[in-house]
Amino acid sequence: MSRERVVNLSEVRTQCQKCSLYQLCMPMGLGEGDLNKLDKIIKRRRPVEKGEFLFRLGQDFSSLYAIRSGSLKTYTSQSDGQEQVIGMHLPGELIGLDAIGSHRHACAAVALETTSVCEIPFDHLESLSREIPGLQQHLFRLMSAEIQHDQCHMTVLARMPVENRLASFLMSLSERYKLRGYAANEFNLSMSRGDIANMLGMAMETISRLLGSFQDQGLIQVERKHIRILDPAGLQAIASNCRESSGKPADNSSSHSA
Amino acid sequence: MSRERVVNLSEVRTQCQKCSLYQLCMPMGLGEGDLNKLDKIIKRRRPVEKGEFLFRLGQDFSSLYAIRSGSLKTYTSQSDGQEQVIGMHLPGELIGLDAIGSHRHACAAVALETTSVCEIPFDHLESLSREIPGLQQHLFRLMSAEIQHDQCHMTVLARMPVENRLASFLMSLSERYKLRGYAANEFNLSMSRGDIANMLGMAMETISRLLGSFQDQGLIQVERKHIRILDPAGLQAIASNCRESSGKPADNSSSHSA
DNA sequence: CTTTTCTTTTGATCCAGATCAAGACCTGGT
DNA sequence: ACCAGGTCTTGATCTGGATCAAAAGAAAAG
Repeated sequence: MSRERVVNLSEVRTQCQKCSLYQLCMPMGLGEGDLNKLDKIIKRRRPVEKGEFLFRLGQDFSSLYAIRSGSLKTYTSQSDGQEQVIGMHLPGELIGLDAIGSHRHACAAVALETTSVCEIPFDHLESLSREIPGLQQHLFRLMSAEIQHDQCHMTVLARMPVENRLASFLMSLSERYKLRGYAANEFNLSMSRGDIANMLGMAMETISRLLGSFQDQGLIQVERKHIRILDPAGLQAIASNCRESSGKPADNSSSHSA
Repeated sequence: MSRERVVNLSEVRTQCQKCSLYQLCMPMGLGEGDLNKLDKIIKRRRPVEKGEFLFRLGQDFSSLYAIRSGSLKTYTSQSDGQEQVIGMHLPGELIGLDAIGSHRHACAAVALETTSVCEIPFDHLESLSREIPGLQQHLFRLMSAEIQHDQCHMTVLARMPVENRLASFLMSLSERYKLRGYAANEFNLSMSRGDIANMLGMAMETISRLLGSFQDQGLIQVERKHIRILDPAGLQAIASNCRESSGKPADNSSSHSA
């Protein structure tokens, strides 16, 4: 039972209960009381402007960040100064998970547009998740999902020709947008061609050519940053990578002939 | 390094308290009581023979596995039937983390040699980690480290020429062996050339040529599966990737060898 | 032991995609 | 509006590594 809803200020302050994304960022069945506890440890901060850092490489880790709106990219810098884009992050996603172990951010996070985030101090979250079993479970699942996603990306980078990589990226974006209630087949790329190319391990020119080629094949329609997917099945066929959420049934596994 | 295959029953019943690896697999400061609780939920099972599956792709997830001795590779299969090697796993490492979220293994794990593991039922581990704060914290860190490691591998695959990838792989192996008390500069590859190539996103022939070339440059000495690193600093210079290790500066154990 | 089979090495060729180059297009600043 | 400094597209060339091919070792089987 909630005893009080202290909304004393003119409340720009969105609460978890009212956030349309909490289903994504903390979707386990938390009671109202638990949600309140969570809400109390979360810090809201002014939006991060385009090009601004949410955190930098090497910075001490203290909080995870849940993206409320906008988008960010994360990237590392190599010894030669080259930057390597690790990922692009949409509303409802949690970033910073990679820094828990080392207490230091292994990548930098930069806003691709004006972006608002919830800052979640990790030590508080950790102790809270001891009190709330569902929260602990959810964190394990989120981290596991991140591992699975990264392994999928590794596979894409290791084995696939460029055409497949781009198709795979587009379909993944489409799925993620859909999941959070946006149109699945029409969206804006917030990353530049250069960043996309970097992330997919190819040259910007190649991205450009492929987008043109996909358009010629009637798979998509491109206009600057705006993408419309005309033939999702066709694109998916090209992507044909590890379906991240696939549930292939397992046969009975006792075939261990010694 | 002598390979011991002595597996008798008393050894199979080794307890966490007596396990030389628990520092790696569960290194937080657990009291004796806590260690006992952990010990109680762990199942020991007969060793997995070379080529046998520990778990298969798509199989229902129920347990994590801590590797006690031996080694395994994990891999996924793509829609075209191609297998993609995800990683090679050494004693002291925990595998299966990627399946927590989906409750289904997204990769298969095969023993590369006779391998013994501790099976840790995850639901028990989860509830135990609610009781033991240090255990919860440790699990978060392990998962985070896995994420960081995977991101590092993504970077290697996306940006590096083959020479760097292989050097990076060898140095990473060296570090991991060192961490668990084996010789850092002399070890056996338990994976075939083909598997290594697959994992690093290149052709087996290229691995073969590069090993030869590294040997010609005096960086390593290769004899079949046995590798001896002669010039760690030189190899590291070629690898020059994201330093995975938390705070440790690279050691220059070999003072000077020309 | 010999034969078969699998793994690795070595050599020769080829091509996907990088790089180089140059022009077109946006976007923001004055 | 104009100009300057990005970002994107398009075309021409080049090359790192894949692929193809075949022999040489190891290991396993008879």
